[in-house]
Amino acid sequence: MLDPNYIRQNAEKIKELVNIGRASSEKVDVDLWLKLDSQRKEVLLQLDQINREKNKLAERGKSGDVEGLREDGKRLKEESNKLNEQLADITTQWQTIMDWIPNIPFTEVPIGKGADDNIEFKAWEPVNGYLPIEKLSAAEGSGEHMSKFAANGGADFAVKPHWELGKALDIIDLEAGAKVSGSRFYYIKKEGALLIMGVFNLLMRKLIQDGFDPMIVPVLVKERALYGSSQIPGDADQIYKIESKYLEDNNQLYLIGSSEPSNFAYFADSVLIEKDLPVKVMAQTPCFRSEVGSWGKDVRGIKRTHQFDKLEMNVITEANIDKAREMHEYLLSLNEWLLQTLKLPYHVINMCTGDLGYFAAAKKYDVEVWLPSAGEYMEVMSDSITTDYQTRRLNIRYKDSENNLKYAYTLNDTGATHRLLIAIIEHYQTQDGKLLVPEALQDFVGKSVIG
RNA sequence: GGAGAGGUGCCUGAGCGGUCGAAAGGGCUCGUCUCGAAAACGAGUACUCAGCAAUGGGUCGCAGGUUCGAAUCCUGUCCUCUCCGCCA
Repeated sequence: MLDPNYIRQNAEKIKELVNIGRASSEKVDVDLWLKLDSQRKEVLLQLDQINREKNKLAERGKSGDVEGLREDGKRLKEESNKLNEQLADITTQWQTIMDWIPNIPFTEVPIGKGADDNIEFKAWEPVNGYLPIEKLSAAEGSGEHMSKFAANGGADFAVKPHWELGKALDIIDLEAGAKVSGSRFYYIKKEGALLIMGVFNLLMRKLIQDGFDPMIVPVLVKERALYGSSQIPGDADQIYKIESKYLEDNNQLYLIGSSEPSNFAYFADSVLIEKDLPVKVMAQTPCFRSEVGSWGKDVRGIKRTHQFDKLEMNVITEANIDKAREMHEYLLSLNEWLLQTLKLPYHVINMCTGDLGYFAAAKKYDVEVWLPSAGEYMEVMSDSITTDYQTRRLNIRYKDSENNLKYAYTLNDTGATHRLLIAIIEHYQTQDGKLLVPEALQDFVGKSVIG
C-alpha cells in the first residue's frame, strides 16, 4: 500500500503506472480515487464536528440537568450514525482502489512492457567467470554465448533434460507424484533428495554465519498475512484456500506460496528499534501455487509445480532508499555465492516496469540459471526491494534515532528452491548417464558420483 | 470436549457510568548535585487523523448496543491463562 498522501500529490505518476501496464486500468481509476478521497475527507470533517458537539453536550450533562439534552443527543447520534455509514461505504471503495495500486518503481528500473525490456547486467559461467559487458543484452540475454554443454560433466555431449536423467537414476518420480496427487506433483528420491537437501543445508549454514535468524513458520495463514505482503489481491488466483468444516472459529486459512507472508506477518503491528535493524530472517517451507494461467506451460518435470520447497530470505531495514539498495545488492551477492559455489552458470536481469510482478516490488532482480538442454535460462531466484509497501499493510514500524516512528522497509529474496536440482542435473551429468555430485555437497550426500 | 479467570500506557497495576488519555510504582530520557558514578531531588515519557498553527476528532483486545455521557453496563467476537478430560 502506498501512502495516501503520496497518491494525492502524485496522481499523475499513478496514472503513468496504468499507462505502462504496471497497474490494472480496470481496477485503478485514479480520478475516481481522488474524488472518493475528497468525499471521504469531507465526511470525516463533518463527523468530527458532530462528535465535537456530542462531547459538548455530554459536558453540559455533567451538572445533572439532563432534561434539555436528550433530544439533541439523540439527533446527534442519528446524524453521526448516518455519517459513519457513508464513511464506511466510501472508505471501502477508496481502499479497494488503493489495494490495486502497485509500488512505485525506482528510477533505475527499466521502463518496458514485458520480458523483452528487461536488462541483463551480469552473466557468469564456471570456466570463464563473468562475461564481458559487450556480450550482455536485453531480454533473452547472453544465451547465445553460453555453452550448449554441461558445465561440469567433463565432455561435450547432448545434455539430457532433468526428467529423463532423473527417471533413469531413480531420483525423480513424476508418475508417482501424478498417482498420489495429480499433475504438477513429484517425488524426489534417494540421492536426489540428498542433493537438494544438501543445497538448502549449504545455504543455511552460510546465512546463519551472516546473521540470519532461522525460523520455522506456519504454512497455513490468515488472509491478512497474504494481504500484507501483497499476494492478495494481486496474485489471489495463485492461492489455495482451505475448505473444511473444521476450521476453528470459522477462521479462513490459506496455503502460503512462499514463507514471506509468514515471516513478515510475524512482525505485524510491532515497533522495532533502529539499532536492531536490519532484521534478517530465513525460513524453508513448502510453497503451494495453483499455477492457473500457466496450463500447458512447463508441464514436464519439476520446474513448475503445485508444491515445492523454498528457502526464503526476508529482511526488514530502516526507511532509507540507499540502504535498501545496498541490502538488495548484498542479497544478490548471496544468490551469486550459492550459484558460484555450485558452479552453475547464470545471469542476472534487472526487471522492467512491466515485468516487476507482484505489487510490492519497487525494484527486482531475477537470477536465472542457464539450461543447456533447452538452450534457455530458468528463473531460480528473485530479489526485490519492497520499500514500505508491505510494512504499511502490516503496520511494521521502527523508532529512529530521533525517536520518530517510521514504516520500515522490507526486502525479499529467494535463497534456494527445488529448481536448483534441475540445474544440478543439467550441469553435472556425464556422457555415460551418471551424475557427479557438486564438490560443496559431497560431504552431505556421502558420495561423489550418482549412478 | 467440560469448568472458571482475565484482556488498561514500555512493564507491573489501579479505576467499574461524568472530575479518565487514564492513579501509583517501576523502567527510560533530560536536568540539578558530583572529579566521575551511585543515591537523592526536579522535569518529561502512547498512538493516530485534520490543520501552518491555535485547536479539534478518534483510540483502555476488536465489533456493535444502552445512555445526554462508557475504560467502566449489555451482546457478540478474538486472544491469553488455570483446572479437568483427551492426546503426544
